[in-house]
Amino acid sequence: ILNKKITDVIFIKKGVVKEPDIERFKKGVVGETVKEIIRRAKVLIIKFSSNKFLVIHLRISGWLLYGEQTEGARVVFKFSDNTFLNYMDRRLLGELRFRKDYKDLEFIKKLGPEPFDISLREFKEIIKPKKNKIKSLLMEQRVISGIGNIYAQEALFLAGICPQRPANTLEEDELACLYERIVFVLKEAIKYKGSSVDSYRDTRGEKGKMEERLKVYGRKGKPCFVCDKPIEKITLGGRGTCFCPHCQQ
DNA sequence: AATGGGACCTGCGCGC
DNA sequence: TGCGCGCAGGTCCCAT
Repeated sequence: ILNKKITDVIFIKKGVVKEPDIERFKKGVVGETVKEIIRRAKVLIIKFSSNKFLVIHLRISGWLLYGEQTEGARVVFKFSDNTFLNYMDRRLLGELRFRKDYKDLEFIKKLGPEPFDISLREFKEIIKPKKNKIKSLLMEQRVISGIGNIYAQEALFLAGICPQRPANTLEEDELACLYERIVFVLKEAIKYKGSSVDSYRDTRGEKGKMEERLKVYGRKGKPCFVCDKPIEKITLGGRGTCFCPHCQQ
């Protein structure tokens, strides 16, 4: 969609537009040309040639589909070449915003660093002093950003660390291993275009291939790939958490 | 301060 | 077949 000009916006569900009101959102976005695509943690940001921004948070069930106007879309952006960007969102938890800047958004300002942007030393400085359960901590966007429920579980499995361990009980070598596995699993997930656990699709409507590569997520009761013992599922901070009690200490 | 629960929403799969 | 329930990728807010 780079360099394409938006000529219309169709709202099927108005609730996903959080800012400003529908009228001004439409007035603002129509006529804009896409200049740059930015990502910050889990937030997608479209920069226009006016230097204003469309800020998209897909939350749990959102995705973007490019091509024809599609049935089921919640909001549709039409471009001057008669192509469409469909904002899909099954559970309607995602958010669209049109604004002058994105860096001044509260939830952006509060984001901690991304794993890609910090060294092992910095990672240790962030994690070591905390008493939170390590898995919950990894998902804490103010502490470290961009890790969600799937990849927190995956990274901990790969590092052989129990999700319930208080962060301050991790040894030096465990922290080093965890840091490396987080970066690895996120890069893998990007490479394989995500885990289409349910409805997620890429912009061409393709399922992500990372799902096939997941080692613990969604594998409750199935044999661990390493030790063959059954994967267990617990709840941590209200979120389902799969792990291997034998391999993850 | 850390943790748990509920809220926001829709829709799927399961057991009865 | 149909219904109720639990559960789902995220994040915020409130109570304890």
